[in-house]
This record gives sequence, C-alpha cells and structure tokens, in this order.
Amino acid sequence: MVEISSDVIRGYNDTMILYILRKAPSYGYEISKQIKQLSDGKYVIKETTLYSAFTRMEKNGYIESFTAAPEADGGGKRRTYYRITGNGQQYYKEKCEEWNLTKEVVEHFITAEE
Amino acid sequence: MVEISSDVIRGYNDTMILYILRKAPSYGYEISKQIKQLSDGKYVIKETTLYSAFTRMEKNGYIESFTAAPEADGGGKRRTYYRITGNGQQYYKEKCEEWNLTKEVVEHFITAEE
DNA sequence: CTGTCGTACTATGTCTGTCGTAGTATCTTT
DNA sequence: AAAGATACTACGACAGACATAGTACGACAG
Repeated sequence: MVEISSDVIRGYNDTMILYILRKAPSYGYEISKQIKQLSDGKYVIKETTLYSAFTRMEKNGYIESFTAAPEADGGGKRRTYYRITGNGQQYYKEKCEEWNLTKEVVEHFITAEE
Repeated sequence: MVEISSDVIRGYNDTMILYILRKAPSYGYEISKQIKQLSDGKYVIKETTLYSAFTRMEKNGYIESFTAAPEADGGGKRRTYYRITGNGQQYYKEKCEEWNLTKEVVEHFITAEE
C-alpha cells in the first residue's frame, strides 16, 4: 500500500494547518481531526509534528495563540487556540504558488502507471 | 519570485535521478543538466545533493556504478556512470504512486489564486 | 606555456522538519 | 473507580539538503 512519506509532505504540514486556520481559529486536536477528514483519511499528522509546527509558526509570526474555554460559557478545561496572522496569510499564499510550481516540475519526472 | 524549497522537493530528487537513469546510464554532471532542462530551467539540483543521492541509492541497491571513458575510444578522463537496477525500477514506480497520492492530498489544502 | 573556464568529483559539518518515546493531566463515559 | 478520549510538553534521534572548501583533469586562448 502506498503511503505518504514524511520527506514528501515535509514543508506542507504548515500549509495544511494554515489552510484550516484561515477559516477560523482552532486548536491542536481539532486541527488534526480536520486534516484527517479533509484528506479523506489518507493523511494523519503526528502529534509532535503538529505541536512543533505551532511553536515554529508562532515564532515566525504566522500564527498567534490565545487560551479560551471550549464553550463560551467558560466551562471545561482551557485550551490553546491559534489564529492566523497577516504574515501567515501571505505565507500561505506563497506556499500555494510554490506548490503549483513544484507540482509542474515534479510531474515532468513522473511516469503514468501502465 | 516563487522558488522551490528544499523541504518540498526533498524525497523527489531521487525520483528525478531515477527517471533519467531509466532511459540510459549516465553520470553526475550530465544528469544535473538534464534535470535543469527537463524542468525548463525551474529546478537546478545542488551538486552535493546529487552526489550524496548517488551514494545513498547505491547503498540501497537502486543504482549501480561503473567507470568508463567519455567516448567508446577510451580517450579522455574516466567518469563514474550509474545505471538503474531492478530494485531501482521498482522504487521509482512506488515513488510515482506515492506522488499521485500526495498530490491528491495536498491539493485539498491549496487555494487557487484569486 | 600559463591561466582560466568547464568538467567531475570528494570531504566535512550544519541545519531543520519529522518522528519515536514518554510522561502529565483533565474530562467524559461506563 | 476505571477506561478512553482529549490536550498537551519534553527530549532526543534521524535523514536529506546544503554551504563551504578543496582536488584534479582537459580544452582553449593569449
């Protein structure tokens, strides 16, 4: 069975996370579930990969964190939410362009299965 | 200007090299020129990346090396040529399948530029 | 015959994203 | 009360890509 290797997806985990944060702020567990769902179960991000992406992207100014309770009522444990910044929006767009270019290049070296 | 980052292409340098070797045995400098040409000048593989890929792939049994003179007449400096093995062919095919899957997944997270 | 350019490598060490492993702690359900 | 889902943090290891540097041969110009 074909699996997605980390070497390939490397550099696009951030993009996937930002894609989700563009719609609304979210937090770790929720994002990982959405990635799995959006990829039709074909890709599941590792926990450590996800959380280290948060740290890195916050340091780079692509996302911002804040803590909030699960519901608006303040009940339950507070979670760390992330929202995308203006720089993050810009970065996301650049990664999309880069993806399109990369795809074009790589496909010159891919042979359709016979 | 959009550039291909190493994190994206990572894991597909090997595939590009194998694509070229599937046609005929070749050597470092020639392969790097072909990669540049086939990608319409959009991607230029770094020398160290190329040669370390050779070492790795030979160790993994995907390619075999032999030395030969530039022309059949034996004149000039001998070069290290590489040819793809059966395992290499297999590996190449798997990487093509993996690419197709990866592409499908990533594109769920890419927004068309407006 | 000397210097420069293109060719053809090798060596070494660094960087970065990913991931394995492990541990903590709260909340929900049984 | 125990189990399972949720929500993280810490630490270390790994591998591919790359920067830098150096070697060496051949061709060709001046």
